[in-house]
Amino acid sequence: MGRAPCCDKTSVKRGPWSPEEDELLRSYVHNHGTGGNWIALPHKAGLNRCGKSCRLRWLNYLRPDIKHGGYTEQEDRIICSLYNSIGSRWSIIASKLPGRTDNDVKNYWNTKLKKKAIANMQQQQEEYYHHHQQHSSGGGRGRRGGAAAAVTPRAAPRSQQCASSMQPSPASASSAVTTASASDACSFGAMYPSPSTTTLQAAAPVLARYDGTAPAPPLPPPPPQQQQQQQASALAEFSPAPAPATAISGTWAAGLPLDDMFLPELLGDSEFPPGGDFFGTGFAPLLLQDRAASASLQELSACYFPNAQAEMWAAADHHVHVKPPAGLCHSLT
DNA sequence: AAATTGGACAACCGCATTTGA
DNA sequence: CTCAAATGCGGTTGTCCAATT
Repeated sequence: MGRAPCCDKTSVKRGPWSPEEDELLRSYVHNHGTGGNWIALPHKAGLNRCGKSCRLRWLNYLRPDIKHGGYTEQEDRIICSLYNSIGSRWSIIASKLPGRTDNDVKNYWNTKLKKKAIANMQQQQEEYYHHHQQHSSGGGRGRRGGAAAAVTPRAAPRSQQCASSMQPSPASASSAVTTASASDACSFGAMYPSPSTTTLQAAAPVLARYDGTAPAPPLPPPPPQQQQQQQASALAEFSPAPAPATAISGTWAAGLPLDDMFLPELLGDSEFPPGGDFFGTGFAPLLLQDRAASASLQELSACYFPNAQAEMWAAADHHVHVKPPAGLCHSLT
C-alpha cells in the first residue's frame, strides 16, 4: 500500500501554469504569505492546483528574488566544487548561490555544466598522460613506479572512469536522505574500487574527526607508532602539500577550518585557477600524483568531508534558510 | 519545407524527513 | 510515543523551440 496522494490528481489542473494562475498565486502570497500550509493555499487562492504544485511554482519561478540563466564563471566553479564535495545535494548547492533554486541548478548542471566539466577533465587527463609519459621513461622509483604502472593509459585513470570529478560523493550514497538511483551511471561503488582495508584503518581516526563522528578535542590517545606512520603516509598523500607533523597529532585534522580547505576556491581565491581546473585543489594535484593510496584517500575525503562542510555551513551561514542536512550530518553520528 | 534531433527548462513523481496532534 | 499529514528533496519526464539534416 502506497501512501495516499496529496491531492486528487484527477480534479486539479496539471501541466504548465498560465499567466493568470501565476498572478493569482503571486498576489495571494504577496497579500497573505504562504500561511505555512501549501495544501490549503490553492483553495484559498482560488487555484485549482495541487498544493505541491503551487509550492514548486512559487519557489522555482515566482519568487521575486529568482535569477534565471546567465550563470557566471564563479557560479560554475562553485557548483562544480560543491558537486565534487557533496554530490547532488542541489538544495545545499543552490543555497550557496543567491537567487538560484535547486531545480535551476540541477537543470543547469545536467544540461550544460556537466558536459563542460567532463570536457575539462578529459583535457586534464591528456595533460596527465603527457606528464606520465615524460616521467615514466626515467625508470621505476619504488612504490611510485609501481603505482604508475597500474595507471596506464589503457587502464584509464579513475578520473576518466567517471570523469572523476563528476562523481557524486559517496556521502550521497551513504546518506539516509538519498535515494540511490540505479540509473546513476556515476555510482560511486560501481566506478571506484573500495579503498583498501589498510587505508581505511589508517585514515579512519583522522577522517572521523572531520566528520564530527569523533570528538576533536580532547585528542585521541596517540596511536601506535606503526599506525601513526600509516596515518602520516595517508595524510601526506591526501594533502596536495606535505602534511605537517602536527597533522598526525590531530591538530591538522581537527583544527583546520573549512575555509582553509574549501572556501578560498569557493570565493574565487587566486589560488583557484580561474576558468581552468574546476575542482581546485581537489583533483588536479592528485592527477599528477600517481599514488594509488592518494586515490583511496581522496575517496575517503569525498565521503567524509561533506558532513563537516555541511555542518559548518549550517553553523556559519546565517543568511541561508537551509537547515543542516540532517541525513547528511546525522546519519553517521 | 518538412522531419528529426537535441538543448533547455518547467513540472511532476515518489520517497524521506519533519512536524504536530 | 505513535501516526498521519505536511513539507522538502532529488530524480525523472514532458514540452517547447531552435538547429540541423
